[in-house]
Amino acid sequence: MNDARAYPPRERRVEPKRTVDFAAELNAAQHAAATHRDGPLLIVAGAGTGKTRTLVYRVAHLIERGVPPQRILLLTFTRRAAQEMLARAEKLVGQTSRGVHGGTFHGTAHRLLRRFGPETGLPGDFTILDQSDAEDLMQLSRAALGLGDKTKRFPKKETLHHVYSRHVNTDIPVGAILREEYPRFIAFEDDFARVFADYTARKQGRDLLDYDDLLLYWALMLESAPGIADKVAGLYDHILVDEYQDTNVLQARILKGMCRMHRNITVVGDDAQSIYAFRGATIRNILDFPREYHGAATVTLEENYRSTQPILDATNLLISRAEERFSKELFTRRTGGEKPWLVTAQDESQQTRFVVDRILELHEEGIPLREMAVLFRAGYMSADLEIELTARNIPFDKWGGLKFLEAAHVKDVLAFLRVLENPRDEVSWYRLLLLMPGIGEVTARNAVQSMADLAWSHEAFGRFQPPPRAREAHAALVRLLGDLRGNAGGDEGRVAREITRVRAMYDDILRERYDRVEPRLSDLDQLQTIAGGYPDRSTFLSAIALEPPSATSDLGFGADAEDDTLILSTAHSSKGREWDAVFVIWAVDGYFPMARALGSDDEIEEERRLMYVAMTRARNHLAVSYPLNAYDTRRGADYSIDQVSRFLDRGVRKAFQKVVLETVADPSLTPDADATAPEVDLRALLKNRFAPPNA
DNA sequence: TTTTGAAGTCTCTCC
DNA sequence: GACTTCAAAA
Repeated sequence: MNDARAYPPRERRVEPKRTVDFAAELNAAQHAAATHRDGPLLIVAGAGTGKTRTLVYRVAHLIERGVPPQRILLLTFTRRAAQEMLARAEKLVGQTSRGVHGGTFHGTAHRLLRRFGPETGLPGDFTILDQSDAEDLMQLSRAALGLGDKTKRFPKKETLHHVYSRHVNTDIPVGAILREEYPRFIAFEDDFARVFADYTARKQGRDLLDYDDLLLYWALMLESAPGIADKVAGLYDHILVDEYQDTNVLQARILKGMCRMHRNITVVGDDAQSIYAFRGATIRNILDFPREYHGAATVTLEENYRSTQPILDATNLLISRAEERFSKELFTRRTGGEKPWLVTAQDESQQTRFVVDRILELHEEGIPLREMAVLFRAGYMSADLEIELTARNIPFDKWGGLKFLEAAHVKDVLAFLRVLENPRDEVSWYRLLLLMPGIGEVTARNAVQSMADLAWSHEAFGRFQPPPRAREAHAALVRLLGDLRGNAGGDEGRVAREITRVRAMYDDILRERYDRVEPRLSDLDQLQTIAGGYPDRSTFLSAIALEPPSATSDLGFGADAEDDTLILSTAHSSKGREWDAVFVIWAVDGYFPMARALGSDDEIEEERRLMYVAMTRARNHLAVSYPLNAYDTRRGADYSIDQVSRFLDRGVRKAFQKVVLETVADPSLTPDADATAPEVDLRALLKNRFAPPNA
């Protein structure tokens, strides 16, 4: 309690929770970081060293010091991380911490742009384009410029968008990106520029913002409008940034602008866990932090509280192979624990059976399912496992992957809501027009053009003269949109009711288009359930773009923390979390690292760090498994399958205990030795069944 | 001009 | 194995 006196007397609080004894509850390094006064602070925190804890205590300490919670901004990588930290802070200092602003960069940008946008020439009611919307719009630009005619091989919309996004997020000139990543398109550099110009103009003319715009406009607001910049930057006295190793140049610019008045910036990161270079993140942000912010204090957290020593030995060894990194050796005071397992399975189904059996075994030993996780490189790699878990009635949540919102039918329904919200939303107009029977590309283009000519007024679509074959569909759509527009009011459940109206039309279209409609209809039911939780359409549409439901439990079916569910997750989505038992499956070269990421040393290094992230999630039990015979349906596989991941080299493998799953001969597959003459000809029976009627 | 059928093209990570 | 793109038919 002595240390408590070192701090100024606390403000009177409405609900004092308890006295936080910072010195007793944190180790020396954590304590130094949490109680750091003002000015820039860099916390280099290895995996499992209490990074989140330190950040939470720092927030608590700031509040105890008298910093008003609403003047603290906590930027995290996922919505989940923000919620978790704020919940933990609340336990420390009580409800006051609810005033802290926490969220992702994009979510925060969105909030600020809605508020300050009108003062900077942005429309107040812009629509957010997700990645595939942005790609679709890029396609419209490409077509409008007449590029991509069959004659020459012009980059696809995905490529165009990737280059654009990379350029915006990294400040690397387009030409340099092309030379680096797409040498075959260097000749098109000028065309890239033209497409990007049209794309930008098109977004602006239609009140559309893509993900990159959210960050870009935030940065520009701070850099080129002193008046607004003062207002925006003046909102916060302290800024804390989690996972700083995964921020990019644009985000660094934003932070610089946000704290230029007070320089009260705390960043936490681990260079060994940098796994978002594909999104423009650069390790340079964390490496250059001390230079960028003169006088920055640096605190390094090296004591690991998470994993047993044998697990730590294995992960330390794994990351020691990395080319370039801050040297830090994690240690723990935890004793005991067994070596992690390296499991060789004969094939995928054996791997699956092993994982499920072992999970049940550990569950028998008293580990709840929610304290176990299965991690993999990419979403689709858990397909077999999901089937088995379902068959065996083991509840699970799957994290990562955006499949639900990316599904065409979900986007279709959202398109209806989006044109209601923003009649200029060209991307959504195309999407829904093309759904209508009798309307194809040409008619859709004409319709959009005629709406643009009428300045996108609400009646514009009604006035459009469709060709005869599209008349019926056009009339139905006009009626539907008119109905929905007339049904004003912001009452609870309104969005869900709108979806009901839309589905009255759309479900039939769905039935026409797909053979298997049930799963798709149930996706739409889920969408409706989610919509029910939002007060109005605009909030719903923004939220769904910025905070996609990341697990089935997010979909509103009451899967609380109470429920005991196993977690399946991509390695990326597992970042920042920990479990008692962790299974890393598909540790096969070509899968982890993925074949696609073998192009450059940098990419391979990122894959290595990703595996490091996955393995360091484990507290007490870690099993890494790889199937020997992965039969590969993909053509032209130029990588060796059925090889253990290159990251698990001889030396690293020494830190594991090997478990080889044997193939057990199945007696039922051996012909019965007693068999004599056939008793019945089964083939003839079957053949007769399909004999032509008059044969 | 729209629709339909068939060949062809990739497969990731996420706000 | 799912989705896009291309070519021919309605």
